[in-house]
Amino acid sequence: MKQGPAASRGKQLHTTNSRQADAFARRLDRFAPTIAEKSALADFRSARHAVSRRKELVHESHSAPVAYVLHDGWMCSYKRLPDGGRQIINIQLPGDFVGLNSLFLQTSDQSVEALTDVVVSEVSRSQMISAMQQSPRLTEAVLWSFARDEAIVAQHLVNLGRRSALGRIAHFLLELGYRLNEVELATPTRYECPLSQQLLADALGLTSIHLNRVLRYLRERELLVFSAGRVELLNRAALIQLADFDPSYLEADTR
Amino acid sequence: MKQGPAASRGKQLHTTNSRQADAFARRLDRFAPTIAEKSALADFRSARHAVSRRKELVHESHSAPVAYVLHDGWMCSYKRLPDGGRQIINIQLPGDFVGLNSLFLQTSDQSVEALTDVVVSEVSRSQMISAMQQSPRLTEAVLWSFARDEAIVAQHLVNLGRRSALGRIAHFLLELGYRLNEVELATPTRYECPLSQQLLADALGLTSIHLNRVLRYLRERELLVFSAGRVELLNRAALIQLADFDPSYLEADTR
DNA sequence: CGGGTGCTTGAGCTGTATCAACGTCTGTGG
DNA sequence: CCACAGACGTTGATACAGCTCAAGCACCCG
Repeated sequence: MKQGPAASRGKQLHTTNSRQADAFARRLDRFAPTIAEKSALADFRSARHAVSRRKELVHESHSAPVAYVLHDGWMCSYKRLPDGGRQIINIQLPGDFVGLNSLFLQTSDQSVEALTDVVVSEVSRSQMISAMQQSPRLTEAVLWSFARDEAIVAQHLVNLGRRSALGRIAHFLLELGYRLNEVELATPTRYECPLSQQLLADALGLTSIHLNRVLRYLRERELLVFSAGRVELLNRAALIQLADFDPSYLEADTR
Repeated sequence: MKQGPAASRGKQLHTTNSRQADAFARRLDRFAPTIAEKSALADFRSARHAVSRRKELVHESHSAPVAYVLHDGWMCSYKRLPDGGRQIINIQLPGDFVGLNSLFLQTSDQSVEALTDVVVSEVSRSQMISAMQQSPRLTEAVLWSFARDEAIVAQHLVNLGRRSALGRIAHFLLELGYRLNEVELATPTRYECPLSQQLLADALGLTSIHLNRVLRYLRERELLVFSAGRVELLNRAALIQLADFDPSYLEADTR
């Protein structure tokens, strides 16, 4: 079977149109109806710069109190282990904050890496705090981001602790699809996915070898295809059941 | 070998002296030096009430936008799976917030249960937000709590994804000891631990049977003893190496 | 005294890891 | 334009950590 041109994946996502470039704005604007609030958010969007694929933005245990807004491309946060392995904690997609934690912990205990070429803007702790002083709604918006990040990580914890490789993979890929759909980068059955099998394995606590076998199984049963930098959900209903997927943990409470 | 009287463990911790009862205050006071700030925090401490062991405080998917400050006793948050199993996300100790997330997500997607008899006070979303409006330092204090919670969960994720049962257990019990020591409920080599083996197993993504065997191994090597509601770290240095334990992810950045 | 809860141990099985080899595509430099 | 190096993906053989099923024990509480 043909495999995707891995080295070119970064570029696929980098050629983004303006619709996607404001994922962050669209996501948080509903929390910020007034002019003043909008301008505070605009600060978060200024000073964009590009970072190229493979670059480490925050190095583990090198205390760097800075976070980012990710405008375009994919990133991930992870921890390395003494035996050389690594565990990916979370994948960040356009519109997400990156490294919010590291603003408040002594050591930003996670590393962050660009998985594709990427566009980000920096956010400092003081920017963050002063935006929150300005309006309760912005406070809510930021707390929601924190809560959602934790909910995602908690869900991954359940995946690793209590689900088989099969269920994990299905759950993870459904979650990615759902999150990409929120920022209009996915259809219900398909999305571009620049992750290598090794990377997916690092996220799911598996060997890339075993991951490969389970992906084959999923393909043969015509449940999903992960190939050529693209994910196709052939039988969404069956996958959802297999993975026990319920996206409500991703949604904000907007009361 | 003798096992601890499980049913009486709840009471052990409940007979708490006043020193421990202000774990929350001591922990957050350093963020709140002024009178006004202290009084805002005092709100979080008022209206205490007791909850007895085994009681579920927040039920999964039953949207209850309320969080708690845990003053005394142990709690845990977890998710149930369709096959009846469960995964514990985090253990809450005196001084911790409980269910901060559920204030901002549509469904409090986790359940929360009292592991011992417990004393808590409720915190509403509006209380939270208005305290944060009042002072940047309180904002920092709350954000730090969020960040720390996520750091703990991320660390557990690494445990489940990439460490052997042995390493996981050692890491988890060292972390508990460290956190208890922060609120003066542990000495460097010993602490009271009301968790059953089944519960520990649910936290670590293991079977209680396998957990039991590894605990025996740890006991036979004279590394640690988990028994009779108490944990004794017999050879802390060896455990730290075994678990690759580095507590810096638990510490606040107080710049 | 009887039943529940938690702990312990054994025997056998299975999901996932490890080790090893090979294929395929991409980008690079002669 | 070809040769090569380097990622990434695929497959097979084998080993082992951790699971399942099953049984029994110790203690507590009603």
